[in-house]
Order: sequence, then structure tokens, then C-alpha cells
Amino acid sequence: MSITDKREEIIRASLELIAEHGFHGAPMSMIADRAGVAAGTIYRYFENKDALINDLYRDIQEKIYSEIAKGYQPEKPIRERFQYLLRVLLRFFIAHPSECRYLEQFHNSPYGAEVRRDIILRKSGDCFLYRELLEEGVAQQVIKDLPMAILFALAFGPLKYVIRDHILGFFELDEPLIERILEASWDCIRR
Amino acid sequence: MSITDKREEIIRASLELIAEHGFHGAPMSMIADRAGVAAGTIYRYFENKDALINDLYRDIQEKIYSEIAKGYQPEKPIRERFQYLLRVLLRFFIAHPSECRYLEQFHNSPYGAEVRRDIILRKSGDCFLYRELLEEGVAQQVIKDLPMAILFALAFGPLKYVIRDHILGFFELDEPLIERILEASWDCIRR
Amino acid sequence: MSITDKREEIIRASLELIAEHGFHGAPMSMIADRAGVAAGTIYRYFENKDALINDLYRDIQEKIYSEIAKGYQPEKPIRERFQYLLRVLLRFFIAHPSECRYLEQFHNSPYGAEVRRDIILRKSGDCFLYRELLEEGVAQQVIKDLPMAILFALAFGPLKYVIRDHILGFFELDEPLIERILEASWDCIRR
Amino acid sequence: MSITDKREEIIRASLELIAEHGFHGAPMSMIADRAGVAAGTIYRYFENKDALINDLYRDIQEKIYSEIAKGYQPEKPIRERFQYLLRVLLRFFIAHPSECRYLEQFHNSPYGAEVRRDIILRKSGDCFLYRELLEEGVAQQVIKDLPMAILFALAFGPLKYVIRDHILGFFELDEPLIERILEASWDCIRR
DNA sequence: GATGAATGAGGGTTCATTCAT
DNA sequence: GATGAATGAACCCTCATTCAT
Repeated sequence: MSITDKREEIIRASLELIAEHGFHGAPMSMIADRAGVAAGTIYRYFENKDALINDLYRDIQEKIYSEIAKGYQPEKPIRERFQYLLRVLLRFFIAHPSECRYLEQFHNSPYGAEVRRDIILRKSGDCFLYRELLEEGVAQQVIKDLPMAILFALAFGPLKYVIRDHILGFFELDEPLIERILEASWDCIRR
Repeated sequence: MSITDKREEIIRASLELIAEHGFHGAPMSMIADRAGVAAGTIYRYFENKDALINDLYRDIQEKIYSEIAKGYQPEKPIRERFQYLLRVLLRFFIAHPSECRYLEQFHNSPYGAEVRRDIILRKSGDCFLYRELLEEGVAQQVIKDLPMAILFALAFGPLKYVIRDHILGFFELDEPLIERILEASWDCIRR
Repeated sequence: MSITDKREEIIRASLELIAEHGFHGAPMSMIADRAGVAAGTIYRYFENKDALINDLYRDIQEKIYSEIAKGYQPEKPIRERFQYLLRVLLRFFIAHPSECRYLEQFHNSPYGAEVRRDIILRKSGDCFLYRELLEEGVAQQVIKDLPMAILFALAFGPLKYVIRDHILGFFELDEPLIERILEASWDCIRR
Repeated sequence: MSITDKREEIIRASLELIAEHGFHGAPMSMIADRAGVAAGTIYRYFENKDALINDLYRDIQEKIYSEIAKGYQPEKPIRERFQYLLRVLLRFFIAHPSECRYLEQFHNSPYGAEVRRDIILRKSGDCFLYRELLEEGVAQQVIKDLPMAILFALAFGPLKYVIRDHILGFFELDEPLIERILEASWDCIRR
């Protein structure tokens, strides 16, 4: 197993276990077992559990951004761009349920609160694309004129909820259903 | 202190501490301290920590239902009833941030997943009112014809997101803003 | 076993084990075993290992002071008082070898360095009696006129060395020998 | 880097780090870093950490002996020879504080106890010069007629104490002060 | 010979739970 | 019924040592 593989295995194991059992339900020893390494090995790649948790978060964020970047077309109308973004997110989380559950755990924890605050206060570049799009929509008077934080909630609240229930196995998401959800999300923020 | 008071104090202490620090950030000893009882005493009222957590959840649910019941008017139009429900929820969580944060912690944990499954599968009476309302709306063709679980997500997703950010202090919710959020939520599910 | 007894047992076990094996050769688990308590119990009486170590130091210091206080006669000549002090110390350490070895471990560690600095800089009341006596002797011109810290070294250096070797079993200290050592120590500082 | 250099670097790094942080505050990895070698490399030169610690002790002892040998004049009177020895020791430790602190750490540990026993029991040639001198002084009736181990304590106790406090920065040692300390040490053992 | 990633036993500490008082 | 001291399994993390490269 190469060095990169080992880090990758630890990341993967952490992702799965934390997604499934939460931060405190996934001891380092369990992560080590699942990754096929010794407990001490994790500490060669991550300073401590906190660092592992934060690094994993960054990893996922980057994957999502790169996914979005593949087909984002800034010249398209607001609505199309909005639906493109949500479509990518939905598909990503459907394809990567562990990543989704992990983000949920993360956001719902002291770690996440800080990150969210930075995003809201624009200290972090995360979510820049989303904000830019919404601001443009407000300026063009196609999106409701509400505080940005509220618009985020209206835009992404339904999606988050839908994905969680899908991952919990409450229903299946096929393409027509996805499109209708995107439509509804747009209804939520459009003028 | 009467027996009931003691149980009440334990509930209150758990609520506050778990809301603030999460399940694993609120040891039984800390709860006991805050409640003004001995650690062992908790176990006379609750079988163990899990039972305490679940009981607390039921308590909050009941408080919310009783709040809703106060002014719910089944004869009003779907839209008005929907906005009434959301308004009560919003106000309740604004007035009771600890309860709100607790529910979030709860739903975002192994405890919550089970509860949610029961609701969706109609094994639990919880959320019956919401479902009834949405089903009636679908039948009357004023609400989008989507699977019930999806409608739940569309209807409550924005609200959940909004409340969390409000409690985290990202913005203030005044009455006009609340009304606009209710309006947007309705836009999300209406035909 | 009473509460006091338990604390006492932990103190005793720590004393013996640290005296024998040093700070890092005496794990908390070993201390717990020797004290006849569970590992967690130690933390009811001491915040952590550091606190235990420091508390134990204070305990010993107090025992020594109370021993000295029993027969100290401020009106006696410098020389007699000096020899009284050293005699008490010698006898105490002969009777309590673990305490002696513990103090040695303590002084020879980050813990001790700080304590010693405070004593030298007069921030701590520890050793006040010793200093007072030496200062008086210098004023009366019966003790060499040297910086206080040097006088401490000349006065107590032989004693420390002697005790350590006695405890290591290199020789026996009987009363005549003790008196000759006191005499030599006095020779070291007297004019 | 030659083989000898590598060993030298490891020795130097160990010396500094152990002097500063103690045995358990100087992990092998830290020593390796400081020495500019890989952790595993240390084990080519030293069987294990214990061996390294003991070898380092021997190294320092040899340095001191060679320093003494430079100017020792066996034909001089006892007193002059004694003061010469102490003067060399004092100057050596003032010039080499790490070596001094290391020896202190060493003597104050399971390692040191064994070494000291061997010296006292004459199993080790270490300190032979000191002993010879003291024995000669006793025979000539210029030094107190006490057991050898006691004389060692009287002779070197003040010096050890003085040096430690000097290294801890409690005072400065200039030449006149050194001479007065040597004088006092002599007072301590002389008839 | 040299490397340094990997190991895993063992360290200090926490905390849900029990039970004698 | 209430207490809270005691328990001990389990947690996160360190580090002396090994061994494939």
C-alpha cells in the first residue's frame, strides 16, 4: 500500500464511520481498524482527531467544487445556473451518501458552526459561487429581495432535507423527481 | 423539592446542556449538577442516558403540539393553515432556542433516524397534522403532487435552515421577515 | 475504608512508587493498584497527575515544618539552632526515606525548578526559617558573608548528598555519625 | 557526514534535549531530528535508549577526567590538590551546563543509582582519583576521619548544589566567589 | 548503511452506571 | 428515595522500536 493509499484509506474509513455513527461513535481505534492501519499511524497523517475531521471536511468541499466547476456556465440565466448548481449537489450526494451524512454531522457540531459563521461573514471563500449567483439574481429582480442568509436557507433547505431522507432510505430519487424538486426550490426563492 | 419537580429539573438541565454542548458534551454528572440532584438520582427517573434523551424528545414534541393545538382552525383554507403551522413553529423555536437546538441534535443522530423512519412509515402519530394538511392540499390541487416525504422536505426544509442560522445569531427574525419566509415556504409547495 | 483513608492511600502509594521509580515510572494505573482503588478514583481526589504530584510535595513540606516547629528555640545561639534544624531534617529523612527520595525527584524536575525559584526570589514562604537563621548568622558575623543562595548550598549540600547515599544503602547513619556531619556542615558555613 | 560524526551528532542532540527536558521529555524521534538523522539510525549506534543514556554518561565522565588530568599534580599538598579538583569541576560545569544538567538527571534516576553503588563499592574505577586523595588526606590527618562515602558527600555536596542553582540562573559565579566556595568546601572536610 | 513509515503497548483521563450508606 | 464515591471500560494520543525499501 503506498503512502497516498494509506492516507486515502484513513480518510475513507473516517468518512464511513463518522457518517454512520457520528464523531463520538467513531473512535480512532475503530477508524484504524477499518482503514487497515495501526492506531498510531493515523497520527502520521493527521495531527489529531480534530484535524482529521476538518481535513475530511475540506476534502469533501473540494470534491463538490470540482464537480460544479465541470459544467458551470456563468453566461446562462440565473434560473438555469441555480438549477444546475442544485442538480450537481443532489446528484453528488445521491452518489456519495457518506459524504452527505458526514457534512451533516459536521455542520451540526461545534466544527461546523464556526465554518458557517465564516461563510456568512464572508471570511471564507466557501460558497462564494452560491452567494454571487443569489446576489446577481436579487439585483436582476428575479430572486426575492431578502437577506443573503435567508436566501441560502430558502434555496438549500429543501435540498438538504430531501437528501437526508433519501439517504435514510425513505424514498428513491429518479431524474423526473429531481427536476421537480429543483423547480420547487426555484419557486421558493424566485420573485 | 417534589418528585415531579426533580424530574422536571433533570429534564431542564439536560435540555440546556445537550442543546449547548451536544450529547457527548453533556455528561450525566454535569446534568445532575445543573439539576441540583445527585448523579444516581437521575437513574430513578430514567433508565439510562438513552432513555433520558428519548423522553426529552417526547416532551418537546408534546409542547409543540399543544402550542399548535391552541389556535389551529381546521376549517380555514389550506394555505392559511399551512402558514399558521409554520408560524407557530417559527415562533416556538425563536422563543425556545434550547428546544430547537436539542431537536436538531436529536434528529442528527442515531436516535433521530429511527424516529423519522417511524413517522414516514406512519408507525408514529407524530406529525400527523402536517401530513393530513399536505395530503388535503394535494387532493385539492393547491399543493404540488409529490410524494409526501418530498413535500415535507420542501415545506420544512427552509424553516429548519432559517431557524438554525437565527439561533446561531447570523440574523434577527422580526415579524415582517417571518411572514416573508412563510410566503416563500408556501411558494415552494404550492401549485 | 473512609474517604480520608482513601486519599491517604493514594498519597502513600504515589509517594512510594514515585520515590522508587520516578514520575514517569509510576503510571496512574500502578498507583491505583498499589492504593487499592480504581484508576478513576484518583481523579476524585486530585485534578490530574500534576496536581497529585504538587499536593504530595506540599504534604511532605508541611510534615517537615511541623517536625521542626516541635522543638525550635529561637533564643538559642545560631550554631545550636543550625544544628537543630539539620538534625531534624536528617532524622526525618532517615525515618522517611520515601519522602526524601520523592523530594529529590521533585526538585529535580520542572515542578521543582519553579518552586526553587520562588523560594530564592522570596515569593514563597518556604524555607523562611532557614533563610532567617542564615541572615542572622551573617549579621552576627558568625557565618561567612556570602550570597544567601550560596550559603544555602553550603549548608544543605552535604546533608542532601549524605541522605541520598544513606537511603541508597551505601552506609548506616548512627547518632555519633550524624553529629559529626552536623559539625562538618557548620564548618562549611561558619567564619 | 562520517560515521563518527553521526554518532557525535546523536550524542550531542541527546545531551541537549535530555538536559533540557529530562529523559522522558526527549523522545528518540526528537533526538533524531535534532541530530539530523533518521530515527532508525540511532539504533545502529546504540542498542536502545538505555544504552544511549549510559554511553552518554560515560562520554561526559571521560571528558571531565581528561580535563582534570591536564593539570593534576600529585606531588602538591592535599588541600591544593583538593581545591584544584573542585575548581576544574566547577569551571567545567559552568562552561558545560548541559553536561551538568545531564549528570544530575542521570544520577537522579534508576540509571544513576546503580552507577553510584558501583563507585562506592569500588567496583568501578570512576572517582578513583577523588577517593585516593581523600584517603591520603585522612591518613595524613588533615581531613576528618569519616567513612569515605560521607567524605564524598561533604566534599561534593556544596559544589553540586551551587552549580545547580547557578545553572538555574539564581546567581552568577565569578572567580572570587568560586575561590570562596572552594575554601568553604575544604572547611567542610578538613580537620 | 540509512531511512522513516508503521506499529501497538501503554500512558493519562473521562464518564455512564452502580450500590453501600 | 436520595446520595455521590467508586468503578473500570474506553477514549485519544505518544513513542521506543522495527523493518521494508
